[in-house]
Amino acid sequence: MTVDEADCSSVWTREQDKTFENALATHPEDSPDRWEKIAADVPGKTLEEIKEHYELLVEDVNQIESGCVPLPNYTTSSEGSPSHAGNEGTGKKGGHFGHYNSESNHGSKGSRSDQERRKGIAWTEDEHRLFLLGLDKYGKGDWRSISRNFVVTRTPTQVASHAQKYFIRLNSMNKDRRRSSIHDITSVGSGDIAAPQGPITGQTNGTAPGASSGKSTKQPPQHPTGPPGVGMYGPPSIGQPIGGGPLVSAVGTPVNLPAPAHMAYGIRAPMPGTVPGAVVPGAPMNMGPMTYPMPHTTAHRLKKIAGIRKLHCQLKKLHCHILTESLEKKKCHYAALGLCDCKDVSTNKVIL
DNA sequence: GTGTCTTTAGGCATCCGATT
DNA sequence: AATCGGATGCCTAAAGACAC
Repeated sequence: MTVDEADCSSVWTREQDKTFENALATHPEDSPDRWEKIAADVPGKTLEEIKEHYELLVEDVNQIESGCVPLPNYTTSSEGSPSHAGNEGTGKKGGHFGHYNSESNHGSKGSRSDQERRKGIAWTEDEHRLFLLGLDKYGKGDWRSISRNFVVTRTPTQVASHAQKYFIRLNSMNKDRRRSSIHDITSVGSGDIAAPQGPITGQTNGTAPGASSGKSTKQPPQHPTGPPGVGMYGPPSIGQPIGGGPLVSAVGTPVNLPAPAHMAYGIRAPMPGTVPGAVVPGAPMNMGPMTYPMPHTTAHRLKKIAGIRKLHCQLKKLHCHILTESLEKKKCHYAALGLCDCKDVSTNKVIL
């Protein structure tokens, strides 16, 4: 991020952006003294800077919403963008909606035919943390809600699959030989792991420097007796509705994030890191109902239409992600598109 | 009863650690 | 350094649940 290298207090670090996004979601628009609260949450930033930053963000969003900025062609080969906005696969029944993942070559082994099964996109640490949050809130089994409100970058199927392996992993904690895994993260707390950001499964990153390299992988699991609350298939605390009280992590580590409201793809609780966080409150979503032609009513036709609708849904989600990207990321995107000057990026001013 | 959606079980590709 | 076996992670198909 070039922004980090720039000078002066107006420069927003990634950390500050994350905090800013968190604060935006924490303090809704109608909250009194909203900007004061947000400014208080973001260290090193004044009230004016907060407001200005927000306006810039809204500007960006407006530009995107108005269609001035084409959707980026995020390629997952870029390890620097683990948010991989293009990962919104349908995950359903053979991926009828085509090549949603087809460009995720995952690097080197490109000799396979097109017919090979998609290799998928590794879960990022942040996604996994969001998953844990969702698991804590909605309990085991409500993958749909977890997907919708927490791990919005994954479909319920993907969440369920991830959970499946996660619990299996948890259940096998007594085994000696285990590689480090994203499933070792059993808490959303920050001190849990020291793994780098981004995909840490090692599948897409290859030799991830932190999580999966070296002999440190032999370290014992963090919860030898099983994490409280996240037992295999049905400990009491998971799977039961959790009240409106403060979130408690699945393994007892307090969660510092606010519980996201039940908003389909609206304002969500953000998550620090690469997974896009809060949708900017107040930003025009411009996602009105789409109309779908329905010329025929044969089953096949309807199926197809349903598929298109779903695809639109996925696109909306994807769009949401773009909206929620941190300012930096957006600017990078703009820069990649040749829509703005990198120098201007460093000043947080996007020139379109 | 039919169609759609969700969840689960299994398969396959890849990666890692141990061994030679 | 090369090889092998096991572990991991994602995807897909099938079964179950639900809505119309």
